[in-house]
Amino acid sequence: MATGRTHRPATRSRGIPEATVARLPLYLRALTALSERSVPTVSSEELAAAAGVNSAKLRKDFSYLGSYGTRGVGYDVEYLVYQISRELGLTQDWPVVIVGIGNLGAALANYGGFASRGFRVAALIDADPSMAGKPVAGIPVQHTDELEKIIQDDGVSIGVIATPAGAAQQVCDRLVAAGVTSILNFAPTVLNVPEGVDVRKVDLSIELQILAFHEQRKAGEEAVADAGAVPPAVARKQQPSIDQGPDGDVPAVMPA
Amino acid sequence: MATGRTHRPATRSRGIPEATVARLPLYLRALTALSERSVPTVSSEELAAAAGVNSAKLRKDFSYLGSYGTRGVGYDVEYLVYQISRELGLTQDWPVVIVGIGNLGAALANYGGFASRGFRVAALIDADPSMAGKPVAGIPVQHTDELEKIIQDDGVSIGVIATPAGAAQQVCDRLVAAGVTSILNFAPTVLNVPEGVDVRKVDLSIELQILAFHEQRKAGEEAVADAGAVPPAVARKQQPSIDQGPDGDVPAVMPA
DNA sequence: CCATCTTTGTGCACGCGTTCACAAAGACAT
DNA sequence: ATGTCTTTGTGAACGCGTGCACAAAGATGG
Ligand SMILES: NC(=O)c1ccc[n+]([C@@H]2O[C@H](COP(=O)([O-])OP(=O)(O)OC[C@H]3O[C@@H](n4cnc5c(N)ncnc54)[C@H](O)[C@@H]3O)[C@@H](O)[C@H]2O)c1
Ligand SMILES: NC(=O)c1ccc[n+]([C@@H]2O[C@H](COP(=O)([O-])OP(=O)(O)OC[C@H]3O[C@@H](n4cnc5c(N)ncnc54)[C@H](O)[C@@H]3O)[C@@H](O)[C@H]2O)c1
Repeated sequence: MATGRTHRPATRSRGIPEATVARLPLYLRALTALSERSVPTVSSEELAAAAGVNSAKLRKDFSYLGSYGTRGVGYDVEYLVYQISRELGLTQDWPVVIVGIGNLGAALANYGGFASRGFRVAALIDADPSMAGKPVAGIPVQHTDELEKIIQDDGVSIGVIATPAGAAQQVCDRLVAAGVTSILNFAPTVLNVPEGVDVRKVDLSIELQILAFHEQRKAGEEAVADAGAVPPAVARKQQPSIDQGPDGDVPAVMPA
Repeated sequence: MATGRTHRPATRSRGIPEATVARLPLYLRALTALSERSVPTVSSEELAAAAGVNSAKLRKDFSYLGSYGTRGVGYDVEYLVYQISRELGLTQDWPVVIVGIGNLGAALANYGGFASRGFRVAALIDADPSMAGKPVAGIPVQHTDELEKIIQDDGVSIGVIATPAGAAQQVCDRLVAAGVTSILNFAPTVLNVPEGVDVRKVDLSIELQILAFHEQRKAGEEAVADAGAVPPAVARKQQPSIDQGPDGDVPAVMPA
C-alpha cells in the first residue's frame, strides 16, 4: 500500500469503517465497467471476484451503506453505482490544485482518469518563474505567488503536492493556511498538518522497499530449502554482551 | 494509502508483522536524514516524531528485529540504518523493469530516488515501435518483444507496470511467466497473479476518492452544525417498500 | 558501590477488520 | 398459494494492530 491516513485516527466516519471506505472506489470501478457493458444486476460473488476481494467482506461493506441488494438476485448495478458515488462525494465537483509541475506533476496533469470522476484540475502551480504561463495538459502553469488567491477564488479543498521533498512541508503549510483540508502528497516526507486536515501519501520508494522485503524473504526460503542453514530465529533474544549481527551477516557498524 | 497487498494474506513473514514492514522504510528515511547530519544516537521518542508515529509502536516494531537499543540512551543511528537496510533487503541490488513509458513511466524513469536505495532501472519497455531506441532518462526504450529476454538475462524479479489499464493484465502475465515475482502496478486494474507473486498498487484515483469522502463528511458536519437537519442515521435500516435515496437526495436510478 | 534518572522492551487490554456460516428474504416455477 | 432455490445481511469468533503503562536495564554522577 502506498498510503496511510495521518490524522483522524479511527473515528469511524459517520459509521462507515475506514477500511470499507478505501474499498468503495474499487467496487465503483468494477461496477462502472459492468454498467458500460449494460449488465443490469450482479451478485456479491461476481462483483467480489471482479474487485479482488472476499464476497462476505463486500456484502458487509455494502451493509454499512444500507440494504441495497435483493436476496436471490443480487445488486442493481446502476443503483449501486449511484449510491457509492454519492457516499464518496463524487456527485459533486472537486476542484484540485497540483503544486510542483515537474516530471511527476506534469504526468498527473496529463492523467485522463483524473477528470473522469468529479475531479477537475483547477490550477497547476510551480515556483519556477520560467514555467509561468507555459501550458501543461492545456492548462497554463501559474506561479506560487498566486497560490492563495487561486485556492480561495475557486474554493479548492484538495491539493496535490508533487514538489521536491524539501519544499513539501512549506507548500503544505501554505495550502492549509489558504483553506485546503485534504492533501495528496507524492513527496517523500512526513507532513505535519493541524487537526482536521487529511493527508494521504503515495510513495514509490516505500512500495519498492516493501516488495524487496518480500522478495528477499522468498529467496531466503528457497535457500533454506536447499541447505538446512540459517534457522529462522523468530523473536530472537539478545546475547548478554557479545552481539554479532543477528543472522550471521557482518554488520558494518557496531553500536556505541 | 495508495496500496494494498494482494496475495499472501497475513502470513507474518518470518515473524515480522506486515504493518511493521510497511513502516520500516519510513524509519529508514528518518534515520538516513539523521545519519547525514552525523547524529550518533536517537531516542524512540525523537525518531517516532520524525517518522510521524507513536513511540511505543516504533519500539515494538524494532523489537521484532531484535534488541538494538540501549536503555537510557536510545538507538545507534548508523547501526539501525544497517539493520533495517539488511532486513528490507536493500543491501543487495534490485534490477527493476518499467513497462509502459508514457507520461507516468517516463516520470518514474527520471525519478532520482529510485536508484538511491538499491533499486536500479534495468530496462524501459514499451509496445510502441516508434519509441524503440529513444532514450528516456538516459536509458534507451526497448520493445515489448524483448521483455522475456531482458528479464531472464538480468535476473529481474521486480516489475513496474505503467501501461494503460487495458494492457496491464496481459503485461503482468508476461512478466510473471518470464520470472518476475513482485509487481508494482500503477494501472487502475485488479491484477490476477498466481500464488507466490506479490502485487502492490498505486492508485491516484482511489486516493482522491477517499479524500473526497472525508472532505464531504467534513462539509456535512458543518452543515449539520448550522441547521439541525439530516440526522446522522447510522446503520440505517431499509423501509419496507418505499425507498427514496437515504439522505434526502434524489436517486438517479431506482432498483429493479 | 550505590542512588538516581533516562529510556528501552513488552505484557496486557482493547478495538478494528476479516471471515465463516447460516437464518431470513425474496424470486420464480408450478 | 406453496415449495424450492438463490443470495443477501449479519451474528459471532478470531486474529492483528495499537497504545498504555511499567518493570527492567543500563548510563551517569557522587
Ligand atoms: N517522478 C517520479 O516518478 C516520482 C516518484 C515518486 C515520488 N516522486 C516525488 O515527487 C516529487 C516530484 O518529483 P519530480 O520527478 O516531478 O521532480 P521535478 O524536480 O521534476 O519537479 C519538481 C517541481 O517542483 C517545483 N518546485 C520546487 N519547489 C517548489 C515550491 N516551493 N513550490 C512550487 N513548486 C516547486 C520545481 O520547479 C519543479 O518543477 C519529488 O518529491 C519526488 O521525490 C517522484
Ligand atoms: N499519468 C498519471 O499521473 C497517472 C496517474 C495514475 C495512474 N496512471 C495510470 O498509469 C498508466 C499510464 O499512464 P500514462 O499517463 O503514462 O499513460 P500514457 O498513455 O501516457 O502511457 C502509456 C504507455 O504504455 C504503452 N503501452 C501500451 N500498451 C502497452 C503494452 N501492452 N506493453 C507495453 N507498453 C504499452 C504506450 O505505448 C504508452 O507509451 C495508466 O494506466 C494510467 O491510468 C497514470
